[in-house]
Amino acid sequence: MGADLKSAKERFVESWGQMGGAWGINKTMARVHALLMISDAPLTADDIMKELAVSRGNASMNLRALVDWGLVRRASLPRDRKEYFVSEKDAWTMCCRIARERKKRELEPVISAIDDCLKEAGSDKEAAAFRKKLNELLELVRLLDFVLGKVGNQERAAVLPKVLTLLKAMA
Amino acid sequence: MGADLKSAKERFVESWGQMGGAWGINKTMARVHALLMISDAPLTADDIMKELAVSRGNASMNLRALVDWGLVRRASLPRDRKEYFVSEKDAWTMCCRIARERKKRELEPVISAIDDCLKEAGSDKEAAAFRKKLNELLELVRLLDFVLGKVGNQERAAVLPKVLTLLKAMA
DNA sequence: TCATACTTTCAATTATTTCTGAAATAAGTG
DNA sequence: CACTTATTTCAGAAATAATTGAAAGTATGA
Repeated sequence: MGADLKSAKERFVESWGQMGGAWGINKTMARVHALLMISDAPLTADDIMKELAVSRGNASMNLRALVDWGLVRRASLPRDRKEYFVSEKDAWTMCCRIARERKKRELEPVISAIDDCLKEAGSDKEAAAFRKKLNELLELVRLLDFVLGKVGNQERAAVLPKVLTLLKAMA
Repeated sequence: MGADLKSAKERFVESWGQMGGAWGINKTMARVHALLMISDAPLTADDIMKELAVSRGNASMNLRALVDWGLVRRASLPRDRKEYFVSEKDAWTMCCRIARERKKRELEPVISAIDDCLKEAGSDKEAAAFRKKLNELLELVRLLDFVLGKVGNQERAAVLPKVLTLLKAMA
């Protein structure tokens, strides 16, 4: 591989890791994801360990997490007992998977929590302002939840036109 | 304040902190924000220190960060040399500020990074697949950037109706 | 102006998260 | 089944991030 290409790939992997970190995702997990995305062929855990200089355990755990997120899948080649990993190929599908997981992991729990707070706060006059604010936030979080739910269920081809329509209306 | 109301507020503050953490935001920063959101009156650094059991320095730094994000503003009362802090009141405006900041801090740098990678990768046949994948990701990140840009520029009243209308169309 | 009440900063500390490596487990092979 | 090779797990180590507290910096009202 040309030196420039190699270095460009490394740069991309690092940037993707950086971004992951900013959004609350393990940096190594994001780097593994990046590596798989730009790899033409399936990779083994050893390939990843070597490429990113991480331990076997680390590679294993992050690969599992990526599989749990639906961003990577396992693949085994016949007549080879090694396990291979392949990234979801399509960027839009990836985006949908991420939306689905974040909705489930991070929005739904907040919605429940706010609901519980509303219940616990009671209906005293004293709590009125608090309830009002909570309801306002709930509306917002629910809308986000709804949006991510929609995105999470879309198929690749369906997303782009709809998003663009939406943007036009907002312009 | 009734015991239930107090405990409901505490629960909310903790949940909000939790959520912040999941999205890559300092947990204490999110708790301070939550506290200010549900507080009727402006609070001083001392109020926050006491309420959340954090040090003066910690309170100061996280308050500054919230001000930088445009989620909180400083307010001073005449004949009182203390500084007070008030949360942005409107949840939608808050949402817009967050969109704006995250776009600036976390999407724009990734766009530049991918651009740089494309430049560095060169135009060899060997790099074709890499360029293709990068362009696909770039399209996606740019769209997200565009969406956040739109949201970040909206004013309160304008956002909700438009988003809701379009969501119905997507149903 | 200046004493003082308040705020910010930052080196040191503490807490949390992430990572490693080796042991345990599983899976494929002959 | 016994053996080999691949994978997972997890306790401890390392790295990173958050927090403290005290010194330095500011601004206000008398």
